[in-house]
Amino acid sequence: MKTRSQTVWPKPLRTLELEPRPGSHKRRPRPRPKPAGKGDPRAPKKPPSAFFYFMDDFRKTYQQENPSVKSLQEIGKACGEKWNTMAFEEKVKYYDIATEKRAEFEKARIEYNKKKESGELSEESN
DNA sequence: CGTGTGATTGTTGAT
DNA sequence: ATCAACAATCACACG
Repeated sequence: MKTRSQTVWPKPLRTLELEPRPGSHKRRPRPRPKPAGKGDPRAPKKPPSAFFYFMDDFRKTYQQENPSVKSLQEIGKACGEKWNTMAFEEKVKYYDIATEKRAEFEKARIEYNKKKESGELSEESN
């Protein structure tokens, strides 16, 4: 019997209270090569973070109160701002979801790693 | 018709 | 340990 409430971590995450990294300001050189059509059967995608789960719920509420909003950049900022102002307890709820998601993803990652060693070392033979 | 971009933060993977 | 890139949300605009 595992209660999610016990998942209340002493600290949200290492990154949450982590001080601004010294000497590292640029955190987004993002050339986004979107592989349209390239599907990797391996390489399990990263599970949505707690922030995204929150955004999913927040987005719906936001559009209800702001149907005129196009959604995305404005919501993104709104979410981010709200997220930072959110109480830790409220965030834990979403963190908890992400925690379970990570566990599942972790297994997928191990299996992916295993398969890669199994005989997929040379993925360039096709 | 199809895809890339726009900002948000968290999370994971690799060096 | 620390960087770096990617994860979804929608709507529009360009080729």
